[in-house]
Formats: sequence, C-alpha cells, structure tokens
Amino acid sequence: MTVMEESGELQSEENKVSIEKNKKRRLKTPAQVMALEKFYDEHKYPTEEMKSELAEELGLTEKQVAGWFCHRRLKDKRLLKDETCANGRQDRSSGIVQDHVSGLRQDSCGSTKHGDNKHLDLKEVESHGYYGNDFSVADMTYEHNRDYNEDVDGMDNTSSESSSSLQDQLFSQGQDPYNMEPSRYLTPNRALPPLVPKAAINIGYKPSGYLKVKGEIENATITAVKKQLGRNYREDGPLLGVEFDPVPPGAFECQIAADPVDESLVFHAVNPSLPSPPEISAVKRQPALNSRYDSKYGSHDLDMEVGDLGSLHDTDLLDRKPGRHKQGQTFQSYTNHLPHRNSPLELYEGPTGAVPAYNTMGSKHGEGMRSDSASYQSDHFEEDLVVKETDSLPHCYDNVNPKKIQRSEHIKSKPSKSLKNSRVFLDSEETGLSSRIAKEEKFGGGKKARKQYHDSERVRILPNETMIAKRVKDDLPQQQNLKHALVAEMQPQKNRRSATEMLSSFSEDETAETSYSLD
DNA sequence: TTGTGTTTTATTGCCTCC
DNA sequence: GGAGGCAATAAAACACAA
Repeated sequence: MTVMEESGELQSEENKVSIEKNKKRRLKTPAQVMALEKFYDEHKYPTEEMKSELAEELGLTEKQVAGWFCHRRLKDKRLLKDETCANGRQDRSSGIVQDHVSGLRQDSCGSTKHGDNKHLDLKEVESHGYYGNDFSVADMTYEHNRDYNEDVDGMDNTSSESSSSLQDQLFSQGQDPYNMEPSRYLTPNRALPPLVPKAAINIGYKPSGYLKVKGEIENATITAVKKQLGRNYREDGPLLGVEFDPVPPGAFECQIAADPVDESLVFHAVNPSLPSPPEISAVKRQPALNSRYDSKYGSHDLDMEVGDLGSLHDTDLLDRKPGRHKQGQTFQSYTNHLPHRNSPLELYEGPTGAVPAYNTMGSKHGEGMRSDSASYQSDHFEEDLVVKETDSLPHCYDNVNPKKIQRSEHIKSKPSKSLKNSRVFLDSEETGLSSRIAKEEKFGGGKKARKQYHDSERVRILPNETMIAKRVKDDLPQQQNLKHALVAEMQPQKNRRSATEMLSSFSEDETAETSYSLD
C-alpha cells in the first residue's frame, strides 16, 4: 500500500493534476516528508530514476520531488551556514580562531557560497567518500562492516539527526549535548575527518530544539576550548584566560575524595589511559537522553540519534552522484549493494527482524560499546515509544508527538533500502500514523502535536536564552521521569562501557556532563 | 481576530558540466 | 544546447502573541 492509498490527505493522481492547475501550493503530508527525508538521508542527489520512483511512491510529481530535494539541500546548507555563523561568533567571543574549531572557512558570516568550498564539493564527497578516499562499493561495504564490527565509533559515528545535515557533523564533534556516542572526530581510520561544510552536510542531521540552540551557543565554545586544551578541560573549571595559583600538594586527592564523580572526570582527563568508572559515565551520560524529547521532529531526533546511528550516511559515501551525469544505475541496483545493509539501523531490525541490532553489536564488540547510551537507549526509547503507540499514551511520554512515534517505527524499518524501504516504512508507519493523526485531530490533539513540532522547531532556530530556559523548564518534568526510568533500566548496562570506549572520547563525557548540568 | 514571524513549497534565472 | 543544481524570490501555510 502506498502512501497515496493510505492517506486520503495525500495527493492522488487527481491531485497531482489539480496541483498543477491550481498553483496553490500544497503541504506535503508528514508521511511524504518523512519519506523524503529518509530518502534524502541516503541520497542527497537522487538520480532521475530515483526521483521518479519516489515521486510515484509518494504520489508527487517528479518536479515536486526534485524541487523538494533541491530545497532540502538548500536548507541543509542554510543550516550549516547558521551553524557556522554561530560558531564563528562564539569563537570570536571566546578569542578562539574559528578555523581551529570547525575547519571551516568563514567570511563575515560563515558564508558558504559556492566558491567557498569548491575544493571539496558535496558531490565530490558523494562520489569519493567522506574521507577523501576512493572506495569502491565493496570497499566501502567492507569499511563499513569493519567499522561496525570493530569500531564502536564507527557505528556511533553514523548517528545523527536525520535529515541531514552537517550540523550533525559540527555537533557530533563530540560536543553534541545529547550525543552519547563516542566522538565522531574519528574517521574509520581514526583520523580526524576534514570538516568541510559541504561535506559535512552529508554527515547527518542537526540537533534540534533546545539542544540545538544550546549546542550552537555552548558547544562551539566548548569545542573550541577542547580543541585548544585537549582533554584537560573541565566544564566546571576556571574561566578561560584566568590564571590561578598552583594547586597545593594533596589538593587533588582531596577533591577526589570529596567529589568522586567529578574527580573521575578530572582523573580521566589527566589519565586518559585509565578506564572510567562505568557508573559514573553511565550516570553522567544518562541525562543526555532526555534531550531527545526536546527536539523538533522528535522523530527526526530519534532517527538521527538513534535510527541514523548507522545511516549516517554511510550511504552517502556511495550514493553521491559523481558530477552531474546520470547514473546508469537503476534505482534497484542502486540500493542493492549499499553498505547500508550493515548499518546499525538495519541491524536494529536484524536481517530477519529477529536479531536486535544493538544487542548483537554489543555482544559482538565485547562490551557494550555505546550500548549503554546511544544504542541501549535508542532501543528502549523505541520500545517505549512503540508501547506508547499501542497503549495509548502511557505516563511519561505524553509529550511525545506523533512524529516521534512515526520515527520510532521508521527506525524499525530498514532504512537503507531507499525507496523500497521507504515504502515499507511508510506502509507500517502510515497505518499507525494516519490512524493516530486522525485520532488526534479528532480530539484536537493533532494541532497540538503539530504545534509542538513547530515550537521545538522555533526553539531550534531562535538562539533565545529565554526560550531555551522556558523549554528546559517545561521539559524537565518529563525528562526527569524519563531519566529515572532510563537510569533504572540502564543499571545493568552501565558496566559495559569499556576502557577503550571511555578513552574514545573526552567529548563524550563532556557532552554528557553538559546535558547533565541541565538537570 | 488580527498582525507578525517562520517554515515550506513553487517558480525562475543563472551557472556548470557534458 | 540540454540537464541538473543552486540561489533568490514569492507566496501559502502555519503558529503565536496581543
């Protein structure tokens, strides 16, 4: 069943015609948008065939689809620009050179106009892969596999907020407040990937809602500081530039005794080679989870942070249409050998839907990798959300809007198979979605949900502290509940975090801590 | 209810590449 | 020259505050 068939609101063939007659623009349905977003995650530059199929699937015209993708890319770009601006301002204000932080060139406002990054065009990235390596499909697949199996980072690196964008990359540089995954600083080769706007666009989605704003305001600075100070940085440390007296002998130990948690951070910052007490990391990281509920498109966030853990656009590595010439590849073939098959998202569902992705991964990797955070959480989030879907609004997820639920279902579908999967995802999703929407609209909840969506979206856009504070305040109750529940759930998991994992990212702790501070 | 601001969609023109 | 993409722009849809 296609989206079209599923929703009466969706545009039918008739509608398609009428649309062209009647110039009035029509909003795409949530399902359509989600499908498009999903597809966009995997294919920033779909071929004609893909567009065509997608259009057909969604009951849109090719023109609409093409236009949507075009605008979507612009949106990404714009967001990137915003990020750059924010980072630039932030960096300037903290006296830190932007280039060191983001690697982005910047003009007065981080303009990303064409010429700025021509040296590394998105399409180039698409065709060459993220790291400038020319991987064959097979290679990429292998890379991905290997990455996935051996390197937790690899897996987690893929997480991002959907849709796209580079913000993810920017934020994912370990300072993403809700990003519990290890730093994405590392490429599969554990080297710092070039952070180029256009390239970054492909990395994933951006944070949203309060967290995004927070990220823009706070993370840029943090990142800059981190970069400059390396690991020996504490969020609650002294102000930059402040010189203070040498620490008296023994003072360090005292603090350790007094504040084991914080101490651990210091300890590990000073002794990066030592494993971190799992419970600490677990606890400290835990709060970041809640941030998920702050985002716009909760669905997106879920998708990006959870679902896209893998899709991180690994596909982008392959998908990029080299240049502008058409690809002889058919859509089908296009998707058949995607490394996606190995993406966490897929694993999430399992080849037959039987193997829990993260569990598999976790055990495969030995201990938990990020199972305690991203994967584990996502697992449970999804569960919970699904439960919500069926149980009709249990307790602490009341603020989860339908989109989140959609997304959770979305996550369950294999995201990597592009359109085909989009269809699947839409089918299942639509069923739940449409009924849910209908239900909500019936009770006036539809608008509310929508409003929620927009609220968070606005917050995401407006760097307004007041709004941020307000949101935090408003969201805290739910977050608290959620957090408690999750902390409880995570107890058994927390010890899994390996030393390597702990080492993998200073930013990780930092990140969690940042989120933690919200509480 | 209205005005305002934001987001999304559609259109158009220009540019680049083949 | 055609195709595809980007950017600018307009306008509709929507949310929210007064």
